[in-house]
Amino acid sequence: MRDQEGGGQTSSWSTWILDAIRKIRAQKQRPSVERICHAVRQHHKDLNPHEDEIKEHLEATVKEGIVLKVFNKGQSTYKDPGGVQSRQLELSKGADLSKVIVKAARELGERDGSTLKSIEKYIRQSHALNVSADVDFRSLLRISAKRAEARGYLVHDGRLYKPTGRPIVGSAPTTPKRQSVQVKFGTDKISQVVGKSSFKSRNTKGKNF
DNA sequence: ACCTGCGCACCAT
DNA sequence: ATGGTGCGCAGGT
Repeated sequence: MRDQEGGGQTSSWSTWILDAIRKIRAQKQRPSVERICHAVRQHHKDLNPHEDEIKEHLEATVKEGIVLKVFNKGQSTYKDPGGVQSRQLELSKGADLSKVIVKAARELGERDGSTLKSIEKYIRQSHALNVSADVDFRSLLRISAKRAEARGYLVHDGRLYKPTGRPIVGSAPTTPKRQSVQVKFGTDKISQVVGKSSFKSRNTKGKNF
């Protein structure tokens, strides 16, 4: 009932924005606020909507969970939840959501951290939850957050939770059995690795954070 | 000038 | 290994 008119149809805007996002993605580009505004304006030249208006609607759709806002590499990217919805979350009795929580906190990208509330919302929006009958998502979150803190993946200041820079080393079977280190050819120089490629620069995460 | 397309390096899983 | 992402650039309109 409140989505029809009253200053603008929310559903139309949702569609326009979602379309813009899909279009941009199809071009392999980042659906940033700028691009989205541009794409929407272009598709509705007749209405000539002002950027600020589009931004408002964009934020609104994010609040409604129609669009997912993900912070990544210093910028926000907007996504169509449906296009990412392949992530199923099994919420059984003792489920451990610490990793999901940390990821959510990171992707929310709030400078001062996020409340468990927004983390919960974010997770609901970005996953297909399969809640087992008598399991309370909230409690599960609380417990898991605590666990994440205990493991040093998360820190909290008041009600705000923030991911610590370096976690999630859980049980990654990353080469469980590292072996065979061919030290045999240390003849002259080990320098120079012809063939493979790059050791690129180590930029990315440094920065203020 | 603006738009579309895409190779491929990057990154998380 | 695998799959999603988006920079940087080429090519089209």
